[in-house]
Amino acid sequence: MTRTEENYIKTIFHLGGNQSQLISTNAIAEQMQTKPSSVTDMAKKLTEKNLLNYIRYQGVSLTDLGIKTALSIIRKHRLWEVFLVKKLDFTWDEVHEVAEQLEHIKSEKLIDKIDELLDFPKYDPHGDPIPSKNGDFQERDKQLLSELKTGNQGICVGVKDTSATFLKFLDKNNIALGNSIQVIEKEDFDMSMRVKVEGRNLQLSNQVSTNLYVKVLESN
Amino acid sequence: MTRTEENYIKTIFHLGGNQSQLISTNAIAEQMQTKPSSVTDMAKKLTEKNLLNYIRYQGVSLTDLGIKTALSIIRKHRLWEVFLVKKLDFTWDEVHEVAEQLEHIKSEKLIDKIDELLDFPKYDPHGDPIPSKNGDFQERDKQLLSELKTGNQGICVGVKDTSATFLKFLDKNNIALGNSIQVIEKEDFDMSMRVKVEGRNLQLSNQVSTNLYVKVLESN
DNA sequence: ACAAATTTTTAGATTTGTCTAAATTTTAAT
DNA sequence: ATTAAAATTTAGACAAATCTAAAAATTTGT
Ligand SMILES: [Mn+2]
Ligand SMILES: [Mn+2]
Ligand SMILES: [Mn+2]
Ligand SMILES: [Mn+2]
Repeated sequence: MTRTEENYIKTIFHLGGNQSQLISTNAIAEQMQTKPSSVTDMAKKLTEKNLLNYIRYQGVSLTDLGIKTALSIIRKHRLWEVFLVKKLDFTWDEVHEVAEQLEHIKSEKLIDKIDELLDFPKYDPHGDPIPSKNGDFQERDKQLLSELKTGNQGICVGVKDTSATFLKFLDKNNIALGNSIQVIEKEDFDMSMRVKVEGRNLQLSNQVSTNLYVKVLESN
Repeated sequence: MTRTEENYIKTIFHLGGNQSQLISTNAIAEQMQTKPSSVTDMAKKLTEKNLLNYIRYQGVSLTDLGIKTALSIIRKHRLWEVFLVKKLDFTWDEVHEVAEQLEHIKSEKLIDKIDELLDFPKYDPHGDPIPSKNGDFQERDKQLLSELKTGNQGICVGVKDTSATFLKFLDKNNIALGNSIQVIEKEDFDMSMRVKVEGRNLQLSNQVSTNLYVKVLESN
């Protein structure tokens, strides 16, 4: 598999192509910063290789082999992200770009050894689950902060927006994964909320609360 | 720079293109498992990019920029090899293939952090020197074992042949870099020699002694 | 139901790196 | 100094991945 092919497979997976749901060439083209006509060409090629199901004018979905392939690439990506943060002191906003390259290194032994070195982590620095060697993984029980009711308490467990700007914003406000968070008050006017993060009071906009995942603690 | 361009530059360096000596397109083609006509095309392109000096029908040499580029790639290659051996328990015959891929990862921060994690190693697992961040490196004072006189004593410091078969042969005979070695007797007939490695007696063929580098200990 | 808007595909061209076969230049041999 | 052999370059073609512009199919609005 070429690097380009791998990137197509990964993108289709992230767009939901595993749920046997059809993904449009337009959606793929937008995500990959390319043109729909290029996607059509690649769709045919990957169908030929039994990685995609492709119905003309309808879209594509991943075959079982395609899903397996996607999970393998995602596993590598997320393990490398953990490695960069835990072993090389990268910050969580720096790792994605480098992991985009490292995920294409072809060596089963390499990634298994990295996994072992990291003591088989379950989640990457952004809270996303890491597929195991055989491809299974459990999505964490989580909700967007914006969905919590006043008074609810939880733990920050992930981010939806993984852009460097958002991650740096969280850093600046001392919000990190693992932190406790409680909703003090919700403002109807702009959907902002006042919260307590590890005891500190903060006012968070709707744009923040709709991009931060929380695991709610059952309060009684 | 593309991965292919980087591989050309690296190959030309290894063929001696730094000594302002001209390297033939044939030699490059053989080394890279490609055709001389392909090399000619690439030579023109890399000359355009100011990485090579190219004289038609004569050959190519590296410019200063080309040498700088080559050293940067070699630095990455060798650091990754050390990483694989020291941190992930790869054997020295397994690392080259993976390092061929890892050397093309583009991130200055990544390789500098790997360097730091390894505590700034001076040599790779095969005894080859690792260029520093600014490109300078000292070739070690070494000789081929075959050049030693009877009675001479030394330390194994490197290999000329880095093929997996040779490296595994050395493993099987418990010869490792850092081991002491003394020439007991040289056989005129087939140029083989009897040696003592860390106290053990071994008979080594000429093919072995012409591929093992030794640092001679001044014996008085 | 049918025209208009949108989406998707096809056709043909481009870039990168490669190849084969033919032409050119250099080197070696007499 | 010619000629033969070897090395090197040129010309033309090809596969991969991409693009633009035009054609075809689908979806939407009334
Ligand atoms: Mn990422
Ligand atoms: Mn991530
Ligand atoms: Mn190597
Ligand atoms: Mn090496």
